[in-house]
Amino acid sequence: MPKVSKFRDERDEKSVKARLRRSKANFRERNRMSSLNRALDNLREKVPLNPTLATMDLDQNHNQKLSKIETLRLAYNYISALGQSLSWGRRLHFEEMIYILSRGLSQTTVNLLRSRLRFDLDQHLAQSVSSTMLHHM
DNA sequence: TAGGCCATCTGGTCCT
DNA sequence: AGGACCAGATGGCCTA
Repeated sequence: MPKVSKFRDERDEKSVKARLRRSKANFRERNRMSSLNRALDNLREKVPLNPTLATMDLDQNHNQKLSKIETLRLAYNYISALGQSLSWGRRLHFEEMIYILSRGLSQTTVNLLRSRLRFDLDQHLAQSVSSTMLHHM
């Protein structure tokens, strides 16, 4: 067998091995990012704009996912708000809550947050009123 | 249409 | 040596 082709074979083999290594690394990277995204989805479920609690009639953005960065910011703000509530020893008022939760978020998300929290508050009030009425019946 | 967001690829670095 | 983690580059999609 001539030398030239032997060298070419070695080079080809090396590049085949390199490509194989790369494609395995890409596969692992995709898995790693996908597990990171699953963790982020779990976090989304825990923040006040929880997508599974979204209400159809609230607005047309109900099915729009919170972005990664906004999910992290909102989660951070939410923890701060809970901490604040704990240190004051009382529930936060609507505007106090909105103020803390909105830090660093886009105007769109803040608007969404406002309507969602207002909706939840109304639901909560309606529930309290009806249970009070039942109690007096 | 510019800008934001995302998934993917890639090469570098560190760790086991 | 091979895997995990990371940040930069790139291209596609969507929306204000």
